[in-house]
Amino acid sequence: MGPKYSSSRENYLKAIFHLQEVHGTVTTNDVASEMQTRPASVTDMLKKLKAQKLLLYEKYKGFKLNTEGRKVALQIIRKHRLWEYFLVEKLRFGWDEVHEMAEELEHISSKKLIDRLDEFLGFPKTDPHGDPIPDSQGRWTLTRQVDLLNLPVNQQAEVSGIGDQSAEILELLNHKHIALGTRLEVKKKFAFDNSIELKIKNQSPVTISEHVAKNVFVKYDD
Amino acid sequence: MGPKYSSSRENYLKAIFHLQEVHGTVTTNDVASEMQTRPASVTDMLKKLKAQKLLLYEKYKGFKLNTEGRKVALQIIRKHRLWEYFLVEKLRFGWDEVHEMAEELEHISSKKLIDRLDEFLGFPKTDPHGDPIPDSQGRWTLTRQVDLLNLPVNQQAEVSGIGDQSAEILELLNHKHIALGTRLEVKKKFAFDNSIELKIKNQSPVTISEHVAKNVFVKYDD
DNA sequence: AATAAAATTTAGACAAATCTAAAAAAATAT
DNA sequence: ATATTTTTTTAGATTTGTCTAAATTTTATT
Ligand SMILES: [Mn+2]
Ligand SMILES: [Mn+2]
Ligand SMILES: [Mn+2]
Ligand SMILES: [Mn+2]
Repeated sequence: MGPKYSSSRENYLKAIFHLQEVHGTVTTNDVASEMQTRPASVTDMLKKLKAQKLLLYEKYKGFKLNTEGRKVALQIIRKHRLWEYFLVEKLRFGWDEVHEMAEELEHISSKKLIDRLDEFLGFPKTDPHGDPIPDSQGRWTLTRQVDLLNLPVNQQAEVSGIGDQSAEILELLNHKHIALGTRLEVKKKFAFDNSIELKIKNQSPVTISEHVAKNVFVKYDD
Repeated sequence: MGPKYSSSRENYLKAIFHLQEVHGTVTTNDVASEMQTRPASVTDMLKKLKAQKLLLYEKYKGFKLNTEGRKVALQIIRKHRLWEYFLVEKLRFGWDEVHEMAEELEHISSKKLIDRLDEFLGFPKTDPHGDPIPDSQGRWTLTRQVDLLNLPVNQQAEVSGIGDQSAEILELLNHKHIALGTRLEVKKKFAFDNSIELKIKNQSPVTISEHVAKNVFVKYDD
């Protein structure tokens, strides 16, 4: 048994899925620029995806995935993110160098393989970029993990991980009463040095440097 | 950067490599039957591989890979076998269920990825079927494998690979306590039906048919 | 050596995915 | 409401990999 859909079709499904998350409906030009291809090529593919009953599409109106299309897209996203997690956590790649490799690995067809990989990795909830990983049934927890530099101001969040595990950073965090599970929010970001002012309930505000902020990961529901 | 060669070209290179290991040169029909395709398709591909300077080929004479072609083929074989090792050792698949998945994974292009995987796996020397894994430079340990029909009588040897990987032969070998790594020697060869009597240390002698003997490969120092 | 059989290649077709250039439709500006 | 611009689709080509059927070359047999 080969793959059900070609890599190309899978890439289109994924791109359309991401675009329709933002606006409800998607346009030909959106997809063309997202995928670095030509509008005419997108139209060609739209017809094929519609014929395969993955897409709601009427020409000149916009389009979006139907239930089946979303289901397929979510499985590809699941594969992409699990492979990224594998590359970072097991093969020690940097989070900034795994995307291209995952772009290929996401097209490996075996569902059993990806479920075993998920298990091997300990069922991670988010990929190395903090994006949620859908589970085997295509459901996902709407919790995003980001470092403190990328946490929106005034967004309540919970500390879920520390990047650098050195004694030095742990001493510093301990002193500022920041630990796993601590609930906090960012009150201010200073452009001058990218330092950040935090508020923890029942405490006076504390300031941390960019270097520290980059190493504190938090999760929040959106 | 995408892959240098298409999956299809890579599959041809691999098939030609394996076939030329046996006879020095390869024929169109050999490749067609090995790859379950048509002789005409093979000829089409031969022209492309020749144009890409991976193949020594003159029409109606046979053909074989040149140095560059062998180099590329070895890298694909390396990937195939490392992924098989990963699937068995890390994801706990059976050795009889990994081939199809590796057939896809071998086309993932990143060399850095496969070298990191190699390291992660502890630089294994053989895949789950006992076949050698070429190293990063495409070298492999030259363990000359012979099948049991060709193992000299009274020569101690170690089981290093199984040719046919059907569930049926594996069941039979399992019952006779023959597995990868088993040390054994041939005590007698019967000319009547080419059956063979084997001795495994601390066990009573066992007899296997010609058909089985042809599919059990061993290595030995001479 | 001539003929038959087998292997290999060529010719011509097709599907998938892409492109350019032109046409058609929709959106925007006057 | 018209005219202009932008977006989208169509028409026709190209590349890659595959196929069937026919032609050609090689090999084996009489
Ligand atoms: Mn992809
Ligand atoms: Mn990611
Ligand atoms: Mn393959
Ligand atoms: Mn193998």
